[in-house]
Order: sequence, then C-alpha cells, then structure tokens
Amino acid sequence: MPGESLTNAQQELYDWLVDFIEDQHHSPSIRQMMQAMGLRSPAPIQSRLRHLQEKGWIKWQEGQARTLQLVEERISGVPVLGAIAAGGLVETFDDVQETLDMDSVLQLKGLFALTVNGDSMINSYIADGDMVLMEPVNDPSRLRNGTVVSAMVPGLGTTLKHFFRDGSLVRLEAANPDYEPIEIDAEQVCVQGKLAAVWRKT
Amino acid sequence: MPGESLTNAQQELYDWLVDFIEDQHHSPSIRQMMQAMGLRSPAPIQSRLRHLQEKGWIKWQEGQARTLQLVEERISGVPVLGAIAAGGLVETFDDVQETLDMDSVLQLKGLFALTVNGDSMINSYIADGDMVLMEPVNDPSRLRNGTVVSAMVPGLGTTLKHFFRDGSLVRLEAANPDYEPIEIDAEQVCVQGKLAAVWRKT
DNA sequence: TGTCCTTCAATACATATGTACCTAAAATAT
DNA sequence: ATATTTTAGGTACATATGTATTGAAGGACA
Repeated sequence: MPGESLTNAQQELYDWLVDFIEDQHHSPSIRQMMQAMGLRSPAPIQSRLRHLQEKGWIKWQEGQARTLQLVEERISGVPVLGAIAAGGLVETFDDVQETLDMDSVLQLKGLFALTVNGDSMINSYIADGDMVLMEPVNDPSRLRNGTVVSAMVPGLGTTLKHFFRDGSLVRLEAANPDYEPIEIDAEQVCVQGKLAAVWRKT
Repeated sequence: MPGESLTNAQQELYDWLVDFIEDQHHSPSIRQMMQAMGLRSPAPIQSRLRHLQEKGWIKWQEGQARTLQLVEERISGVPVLGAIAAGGLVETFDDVQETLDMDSVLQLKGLFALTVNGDSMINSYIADGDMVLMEPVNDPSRLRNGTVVSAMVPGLGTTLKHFFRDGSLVRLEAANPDYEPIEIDAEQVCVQGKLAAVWRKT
C-alpha cells in the first residue's frame, strides 16, 4: 500500500530525488544517486529504490535509463477558502474572512489560504500578515521532512510549522528560536495542508 | 521565442516528443524516437535533434541518457520579465522567461513579475528565488517613501530596493545591512514598478 | 543544371547504466 | 539473546544509449 513509512536512508534518498527532479526535470541515474548519497557502490541505491517502489513512492521502466518518476500524491481537495492561521500558539481554523483573488487556477488543486499571525516562521521568510496558500494533504505519511505544514495539535490548535518525522513521532519546528519544537505522536497530529506558496499583498 | 521555424521532419519529431514527454513524464531515448518515426537508423534523429537544439526548442545533457527537455516558452499569465538583483549588481531585464499561472485578476493591473536574486531584501522577508509581482509606476514622484520598487540605475542595472525621496535626490535602500544605500539624482533613476505582492513557490 | 542543406541508411564504438550476485556490517525486530 | 531486515562494499556483465563517420538520396532554390 502506498504510504508505508520509510527508513532514514530511504527517506534521505527520496528527499534528494524530489529535489533533483524538481530542478533538473529528469531522473538521475543510479550512479548519480550513489554519489549524492556519498556511497561507493550502486547496490545500496538499488536496495533503497526497490523498497521505495514496493512502498509505492516511486516507479520506473525496467531496464531503461533515467525513467524514474515519483508517484504523485493524488489530491482530491475540498476547496475551503478559509482564513486564520497560527502563529505559534492556539488558533482557530474556521471562518472565511475574505476571498483570495486568484481562484481559477489555484482552486483546481483544492488549495486554500490562511493568513499568518505572528512571527514563528519568520526565519523562513513567512511574516506576520502574509497569506499562505496550502495544498491539502491526504497522506501525511509521505510528507518530506522540512515541509511547511499547517497542522492541528490537540491542546494547541492549528499551527504553521516545519514538519519532521522521527520514527513514530512527529516534530513540528517553528522557524524562530523563540519557539520550542513540538514533539508528538504521529497519531495525535492532523496535518491539514502543506505550503504551496506565500502570498504577500502590500 | 525559440522562434526559428522547423522543417516537416523536425516538426514531426518535436510534436511526438511533446506527446511522449507529456504522458511518460520522461524523455525517450534516441532509438525510441527512431522507431516512432519509422526509421531504421539513429542518424536522422541525431540530425533532427541537433537542429531542434540549435533553433532553441529542446536541450539535453550531453552524454547522459534520456535527459532531453523541451524549452518551454509561452503560457498565459503574468509575464516574468527576468531576474532582478536584489544585491544591487547588474542584471538582465528583457525577455519573458516564464509565466506565472495566475491570469485573471492580476493581468488587469498590468502587473509583471520578477524573480529575485540575492538576499539584499531579506529583512523585508523577500528571499532569494522569490517571485515579486510589480505594478507599473507611471509617476515616480508620487511614490511613498519606503515603497519597495524595482528601479534601473545607470551602471548598476535593475535592482529591488526601498525607495526614499530626499529633495532632488533618490535614495535606494536594501533591507540588509550588508548593502550600502544608493543615492542618486532623481533624473538618473528609472523606477519601473512597485511591489504588489511576493510570491514564493515551494 | 548544379549547389547546399536536410534526410536517411548502415555501421561502429565507447561508455553510461540498470541489474545481478556475493559477502559482511549495522540496524531492527522478536 | 537470536532472527530478520536493511544497508553497505565490491565486482561483474549485458545492453541501453549517445555519438561519430561515411555515403547516398531527395528537396529547395538560384
């Protein structure tokens, strides 16, 4: 089943693959992966790739070079154009305050928007008053480490943080040293969306 | 525009490439192209590819398998006019490189977009790689002090700065202590646009 | 007509590349 | 503890693949 969790080595490779494909627009070769991972033999990469494939994260054409592709997370979004966001503390997550003037294209992906209160993400250049466009997350288990997400934490409300997986735990980190990371069991967290873009009207 | 026109054979290959890449999500190999074109030798494909590349329609990594990509051009949306140096150095500012997918509303105002290079505006939370949407400025004399503008300074190129008027002088300030303000006669500066929004794709 | 460019064929070649096999250490689970 | 899985190193191999070369045929055009 797609979405099975990954080991550290697998996650590391996957994250790198996403980056590489994002800016090269084509798949790397196994030996490129090998070098990027600092390995001296292709076998470990083969192993990781096999596991990533078995777990449904990637696929490729056997025997054909550089045909690896990411298995995209399929999004079937319910467009909720809500506003209100999380600084670092408790926040609500309901009312529609205004409508972003960019419907057409964006709504196709089921994006929704949040206004950011507070400066907990300031070191990631997300400032108070910014509008963040979020893409719904259906399968939190395949989020990449470091992704900016909006997540609901029991007792804390909804908050905007960097997402890290650590075994069965989830760590939510602000981009501001004044805020302590939150560590919590993955089952306890509801990740609502991941950052698609930052929008700042001036 | 890649512009230069294609021969029939070149066009036929290009069209097929577009289709193939669209549904396979990776580049075909030369021999796959060969078969698809009904040829029995790779040489004609090599020739067509070379021409397509010279005319600016495709590109690839030499020696690496299946690294061909289409050189994208025209979409609809806000024209991205180029990269702007936040650093204060020389930059280009000419052809449309890509377009932002946000048609409707934005184009009404004649907005245009720039990608930001460098970190000179970092304290205003405009980061390297961000896309800034600019609204054309017709009358620079009515700009408010502190407005973020893109301005062309003789000898420095186009740059993104906070705008301040000081008598007959104009002062352009970065949002980063590492950069010195620029003071210059108002007549010498061409303010092209003022910041309308910051857009950060992630 | 004849010149130039494109296209095609056929072949050759070096290497980029996926894959297989074996062993061992390390991590994880039981 | 033991068993299982994952990761790593090393090596080997078949072939997928980009590229070079040579020659000839077709088309466009003056």
